[in-house]
Amino acid sequence: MSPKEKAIRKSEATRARILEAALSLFRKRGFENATMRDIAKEAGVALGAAYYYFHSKEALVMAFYERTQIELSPRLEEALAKTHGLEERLRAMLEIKLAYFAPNRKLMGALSAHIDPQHPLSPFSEATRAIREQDIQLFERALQDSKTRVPEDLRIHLPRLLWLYQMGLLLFWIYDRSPQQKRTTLLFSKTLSIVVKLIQFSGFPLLRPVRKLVTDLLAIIYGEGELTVAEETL
Amino acid sequence: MSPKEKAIRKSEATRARILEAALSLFRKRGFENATMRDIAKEAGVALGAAYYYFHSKEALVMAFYERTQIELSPRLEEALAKTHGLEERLRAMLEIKLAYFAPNRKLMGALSAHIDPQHPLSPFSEATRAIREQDIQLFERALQDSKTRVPEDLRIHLPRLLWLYQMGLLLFWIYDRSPQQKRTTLLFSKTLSIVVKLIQFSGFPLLRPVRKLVTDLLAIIYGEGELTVAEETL
DNA sequence: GTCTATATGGAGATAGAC
DNA sequence: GTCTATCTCCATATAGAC
Repeated sequence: MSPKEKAIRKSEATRARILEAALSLFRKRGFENATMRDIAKEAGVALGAAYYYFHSKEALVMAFYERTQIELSPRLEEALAKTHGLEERLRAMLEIKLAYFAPNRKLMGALSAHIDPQHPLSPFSEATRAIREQDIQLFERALQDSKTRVPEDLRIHLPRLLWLYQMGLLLFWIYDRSPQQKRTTLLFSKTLSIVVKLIQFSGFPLLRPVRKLVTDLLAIIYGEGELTVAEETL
Repeated sequence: MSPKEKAIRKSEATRARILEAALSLFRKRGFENATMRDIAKEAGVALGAAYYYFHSKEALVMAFYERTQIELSPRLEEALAKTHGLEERLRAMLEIKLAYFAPNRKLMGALSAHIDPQHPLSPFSEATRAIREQDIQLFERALQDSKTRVPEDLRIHLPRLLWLYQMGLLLFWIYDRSPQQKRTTLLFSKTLSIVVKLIQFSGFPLLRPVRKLVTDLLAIIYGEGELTVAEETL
């Protein structure tokens, strides 16, 4: 190993140590109450060193997001490979995520404070777009290979809708103070079967107006750029 | 006027001036970026004086909440007296609120960061309970005198549901970057008629399972204290 | 009771030596 | 790449004048 490679190794180890210390403290005290000083001390480096690796406290959170994505991806892929029905798949996906996030629930509480799509740390922000899109794609795959038939007009939006459903559940879970977050489990089991049934029945001609409503609402909520004339005069 | 009364008058004026300055700065820069120093300076008092009247920065926000309630109440009462149909009433109520909050949209953006029901400033917190309950009561009144028939099992929950619907719309409005928040207007007009229709049809025997579902979900979400055995083994 | 002036302690961040 | 020393800014506290 060249000296240069050795240096890279060392710096990566330091970086990892700092991130680890930060996450440990975030978990224990939440984001706001963990100071950069504490983090540096916990990692055994000087304050300046922590800032050398992570330009800001927020950067630590972004690193956490990215690591989450990297660690979760293979587990979710595996779950998709092993399961087939839509309901079974969605359940597996959410169970994996909840299990993974469980030790970080306190941290996520601090993060979910950022609902504002303008805020970089928000799950709806531009900065987290890549992560979000990748996550939505997993829902698309969950739909694709499952035998569930979905009408064209709804299919485009469904992955995003399922992602929103997931985010709602996660938000509820974060603030669920019942023992072992039992309430979330209940809410999930009660809603999941309904969500799946709704999707399965969505092709029925009778439900066409409902589909129309959903796609209209999504156009209003997500529609980017200008509003159409028709919408403006509504 | 006795000297004592005069003193009270003066202190109230100072208090009002500080609150006014705070709100003005909150509006301009948002909650986080307005400092107590700025507020004191804007009000023409020393920093200590600001803390004499408001024990903390948060106390200023609570005062804003309370003032909002006091100023909005009569306008909402008046709207209820003038209108009759449920749809008409809900529209009037929300229009009044949106118009009232419009100048404070930026401030509300900073505040809506507090979703955590444990956080005092959260609209779901214990500290804001009185305000929230009063607001929910207005929805109850909107339902009561309107001729809309609502089945027993749903009636208990409906005011709270409508309040949640309102909060959802407000949250969307806060982050709605379309010109004049046109998207919110659209979303409101599109959803309101559906909400009202759903309520009107809720008595149909066919919709009984849907009602059951809604009340079950609310029990999970709002249920306080222990979960029942039935729920735990579900 | 009302208010000014000043102090405290801690935060995020950075410059520049090593 | 890493550290020490230091900066700036803030919410909040307090002592004591009026």
